[in-house]
Amino acid sequence: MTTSDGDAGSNGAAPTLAEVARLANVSVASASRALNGIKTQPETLEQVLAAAARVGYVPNASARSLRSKRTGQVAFSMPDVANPAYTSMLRAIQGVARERGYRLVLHSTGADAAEELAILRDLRRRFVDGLILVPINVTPEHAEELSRASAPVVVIGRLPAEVPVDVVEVDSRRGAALAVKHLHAHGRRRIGFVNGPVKTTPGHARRLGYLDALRAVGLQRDDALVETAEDFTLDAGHEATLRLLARARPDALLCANDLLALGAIGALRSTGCEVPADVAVVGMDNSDLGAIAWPALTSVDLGTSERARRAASLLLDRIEDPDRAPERIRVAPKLVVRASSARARKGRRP
Amino acid sequence: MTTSDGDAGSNGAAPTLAEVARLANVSVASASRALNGIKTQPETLEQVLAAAARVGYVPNASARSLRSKRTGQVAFSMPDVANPAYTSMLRAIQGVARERGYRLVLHSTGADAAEELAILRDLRRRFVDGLILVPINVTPEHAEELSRASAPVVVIGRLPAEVPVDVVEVDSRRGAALAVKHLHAHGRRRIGFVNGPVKTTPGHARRLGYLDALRAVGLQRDDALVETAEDFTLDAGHEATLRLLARARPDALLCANDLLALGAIGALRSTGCEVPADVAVVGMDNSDLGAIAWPALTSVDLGTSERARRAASLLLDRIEDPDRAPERIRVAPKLVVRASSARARKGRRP
DNA sequence: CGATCCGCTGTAAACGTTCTCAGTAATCCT
DNA sequence: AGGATTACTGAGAACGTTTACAGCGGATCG
Repeated sequence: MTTSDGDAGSNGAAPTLAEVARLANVSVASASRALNGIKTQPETLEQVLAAAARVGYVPNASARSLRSKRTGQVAFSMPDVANPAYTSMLRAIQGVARERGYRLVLHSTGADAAEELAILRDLRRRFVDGLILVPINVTPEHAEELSRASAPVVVIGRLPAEVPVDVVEVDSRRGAALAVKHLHAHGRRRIGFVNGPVKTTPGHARRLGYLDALRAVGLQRDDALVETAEDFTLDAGHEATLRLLARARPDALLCANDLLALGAIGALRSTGCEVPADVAVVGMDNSDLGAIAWPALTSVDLGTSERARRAASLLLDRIEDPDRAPERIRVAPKLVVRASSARARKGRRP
Repeated sequence: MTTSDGDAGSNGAAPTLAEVARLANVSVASASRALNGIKTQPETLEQVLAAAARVGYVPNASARSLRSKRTGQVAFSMPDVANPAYTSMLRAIQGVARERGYRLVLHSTGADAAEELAILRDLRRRFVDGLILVPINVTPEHAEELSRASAPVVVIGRLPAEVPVDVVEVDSRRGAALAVKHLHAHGRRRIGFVNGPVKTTPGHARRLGYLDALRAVGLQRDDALVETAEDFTLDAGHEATLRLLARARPDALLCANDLLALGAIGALRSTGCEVPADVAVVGMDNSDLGAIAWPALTSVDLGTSERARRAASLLLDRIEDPDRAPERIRVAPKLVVRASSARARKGRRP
């Protein structure tokens, strides 16, 4: 009895509102109203509900969105599913979306700017009520397309001030600086930097933060200590670190990313360096990986989940009230110290 | 000129097919045909295309699916976004879907059976053309609901033979056995087992595999060496391992999951055990984490990405041809040996 | 007691496509 | 040359909802 389809079985097709109405001896309009919780006489309400239950009526999503112009779906577009930072975002967004009754459509752009633009344009198909976008870098074309997007968009990342779009951002420049200062305070003096591509927004910002901090603590900038990886992945971090080690002897490494940092730790180990005894390592993102790694990874917490959660709320709020002024939320970075950046081996300062 | 909206601007509303038709001096029917690549006289084709480009026409997804009964969306439902095994699946599925022109809707059930059922029922709303489901365990209700699902479903996991649904499965029972035999061959004799909940399909199967192998290699079963974690997460693995260590002294641990394994390594370390010198550890899933961990984690490769990829292909094939007989694809497990299961310390066999 | 309002209901018009069907002109075959 | 076939087109009916509008009893008010 529990999962019975009632007597709909006679007809293979999915039951429609018209059938429910006929069975309940009311008009489709009344049936619709009853099912949507619009004031109805108790008696008819009951009949409609009974009829609907009897045939196992389920409203058709396409028809509903065509008419009501709302799909109940939001999209999340990110560069790479494999990056745990984005997975955390995904998780947070999925949570908020589900809680507020929206479905989540996922796009992975593979860090391709053209793909991002395509997704923005695709909003015009209206299969989604809004979009959360994590762009890898923002071209003028992005800005242009964002300003005229045909559905609400929230960007997680940096955006020129004149683009009238909700933004949730974090000062990762300052975050990178925090890390360098921490390393300096713990006695490290040859602090290297394994960055991701400088053309990306995070790569650019973190490089600036690294330089800021060197200046602030009075260390000489040495480009031999800086290397950029192909992308923000584990393997790229490994490769980049090997290149760096081939020409320089850092006593600490800031990595633009936890994945890069883990790659770096692997590379250090393979060349016989101990972490943190010989070389301290700090990552960024404070992803779950940090706790898994050995030694546990010191990392800059960029409030990944929080940003995602707030972006999602912002988007849903805007969908429900499109006339609000664009907001710009800023989250503060903070350093999470773990074992990988402990003080250097005593008395060993070659 | 490149990103011009043409002269649609006068009217705020999105341009509709009717407008394109009017501009091209043809009927909506012809316009539709022209845009959908159905044979049209070159002259009208050109006019329609020009008109469409001029107003920046984009077809409305809801209207299209309402009429054509196809949404171009598929759903992927998994227990937990945070588990890297599922993330790999997500990645693979996203790839296939995108390649074949489908969008991906994501559901995370939080390992809640009721939620899974709700998703199956929700198929009747028809906002999606098909579903890939990774159930945490299959109740009779699942089977019932699966048999009568109103859109194609592919299950990744185990399913009773009589349910007429495509399945992609892996023999994780044999996989677990492989691991135990490997440990035995390397001289381990007190092989413990950190399992996930036994009520889940994987938990059940892996337990059987563990017992199979003990019997096969002639080891005495000792329930003090077996502990089950609350769920398949890192923390649960940590806790469970601590419980196990409090009452037994294994020289090896099979973990039902890479996350559990990493949790176990942490727990071992915190109690002063070295891996693999004192205790060997083997995980299952062969997720990316294995390479990150230290020592690198020996793990049973359950073909995660491959299963997902094949499930996705299967689903799309079925959507495009619903009358094919249900398929049952089986992927073979294989052991990937890394450092965490190297031979025990010489001469130390207390 | 007639006018006004209130609460509910049914009719019918959207929403923007796709696709069947019939119609028309041009081409083919015998 | 006449009928059959072909190649394209337009009118209009779906698809399954939501919702503006009008109708219609019954209650309320002066």
